[in-house]
Amino acid sequence: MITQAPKGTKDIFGSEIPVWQNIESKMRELCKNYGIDEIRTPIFEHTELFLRSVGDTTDIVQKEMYTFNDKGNRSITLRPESTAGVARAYIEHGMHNNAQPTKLFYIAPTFRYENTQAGRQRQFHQFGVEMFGSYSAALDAEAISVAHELIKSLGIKSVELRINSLGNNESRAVYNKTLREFLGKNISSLCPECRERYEKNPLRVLDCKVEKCKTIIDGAPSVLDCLGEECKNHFEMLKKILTEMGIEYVVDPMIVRGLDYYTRTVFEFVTSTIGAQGTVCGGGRYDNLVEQCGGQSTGAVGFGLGMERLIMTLEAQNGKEEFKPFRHLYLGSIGETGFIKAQAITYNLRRKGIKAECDTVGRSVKAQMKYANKIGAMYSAIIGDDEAANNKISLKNMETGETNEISIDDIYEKLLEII
RNA sequence: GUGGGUAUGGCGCAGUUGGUUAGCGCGCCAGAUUGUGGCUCUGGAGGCCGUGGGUUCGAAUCCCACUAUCCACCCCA
Repeated sequence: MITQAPKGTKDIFGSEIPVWQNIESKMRELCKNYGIDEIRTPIFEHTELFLRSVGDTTDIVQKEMYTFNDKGNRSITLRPESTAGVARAYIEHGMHNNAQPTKLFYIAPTFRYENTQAGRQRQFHQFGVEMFGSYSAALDAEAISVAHELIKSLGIKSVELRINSLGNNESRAVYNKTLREFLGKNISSLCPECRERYEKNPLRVLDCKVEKCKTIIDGAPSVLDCLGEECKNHFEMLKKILTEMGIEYVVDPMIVRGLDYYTRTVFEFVTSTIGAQGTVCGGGRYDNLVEQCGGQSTGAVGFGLGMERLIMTLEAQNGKEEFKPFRHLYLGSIGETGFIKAQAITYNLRRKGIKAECDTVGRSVKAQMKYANKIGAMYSAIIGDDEAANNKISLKNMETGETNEISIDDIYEKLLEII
C-alpha cells in the first residue's frame, strides 16, 4: 500500500526525464519569442475561485475536484485547471497596470478526481498560456499559433485544429433559446442526462454520445447561425488571420468545452492516435472571467495543453526517443591512495564543469570497468600507487579501446578537448 | 459513478485436468590466477504467486469480496 503511488498518479523518472525536459525547454524557448512570461501559481486555491470561474454546474466542479478543509477550516481545492489561478493572480497583482496585453505561461501539475484510462490520470501536467488585455481576434490567433507552432516544431503530424465560436452573452442567450425550442420538440427522445442538460445548459446536449441524442443533434441549429454581428465579425477575423498565417483549421460547431467561462472562440487540437482521450490541447476566449473573479472587464484568451497526451501523441508517431548520456569520464582506482585521489580529482573535474564518475563502492578494477561501460562513459582511467607516484594515468577511449598516457595535472585540459 | 480484460522476483513472461523445496529470459552482484569494460562460461542474491476470506487432505492454479492496473462510457488535458 505505502509502496504504491496513489491511483491515477505516476512517477516520472529515468528515461522519461529527458523527454520531458526536451519538450519543456522547447516550450520555454517558444514562449520567449512570443513575449510570454512564466508564472507559477499555487497548486491549491480557495474552492470558491473554481466555483465562480469554472462554473458550478460543470462536471469538473461537481464531481472531479480534490476539495478539503485545511486546519484553519478554509475550503481548499487542488487546482483542476490553471486559468482560474492565473486570472486571480492577474487581478491580485494589478497586472492590468502593466503594458497590455499581459501574456503568461505555466507548466503545472493539475488534479482531477476521475477514473483513469488511456491519456487520463488524476494528477497530470498542463502547459498553458493565458493572454489578458485585448478583445481582438488577433489575440485568439496568437494563442492558437503558440500551440500550433509547439506541436508542429515537435514534428507531430496527426493533430488537427478545430475551432468554433460560442458567441458572447447576447449571442449565447439567443442560441440557448433557439436550441431549447428545437430540443423541446424532441425532449421525450433525449437521454435522461440530456433532459437535465436541457434545463441547465442546453449547449452540453450537443456533446452527448448517446445514439438517440446524436441523431436528434444532427438536425440541431448551429451556434454559428445565432451569432450576433460583432461575434460573427470576430470569428471571421480569426479565420482570416489563421489562414494568412498558414495555420490549417476545421470549423466544428459541435465543440462546446466543459468549462463555463468560455465566450466566443473555442478551439481544440485533436488526435486519434492515443485512444479515446484525443484532445491534446483545448482553449478559448474568456472575456467574462476576470470580471467574474472581481477584476475589471478584461478580454482574455488561453489554452491548456496536456503534457502526457502530447508525449503520447509524439511517441505514437515516432516511438520512444533515445537520448544518449553525456560524454564523460570514469575514473577508477585501486588501493587506498588511488581511491582517495580519485575522489578528489573527480570532485575537481566536476567543479570545472566536466561530467565525471569514480568508484564509491570499493569494487574490483574489473567491476569498475564494467560499471564504466554500463553508464556509457566515453573515457576511463585507473589510478593506483604507480600512477599516483608518477603523476600519470592512461586515458582509455571506451569505444576504440585506444589508450593515451597523460599527466594527471593535464587531465582537465585534455578532457576539455575531447569530451 | 458504470462496464469488460488483467494481477507470479526490478522488467518481460511460463506455470499443464489443484499435488512435494514456484521456473525461464533480461537486469543486478560476484568469479573465470593476482590492476581494466563490451562476447562467452560459472555461481549468487531477490517472490508469503495483488490483499482478505472460502472450498479441499492439499491452491499460483477453483469460488467470493476488496484493491490496483489496462481499456471503454461519462467528461476533459
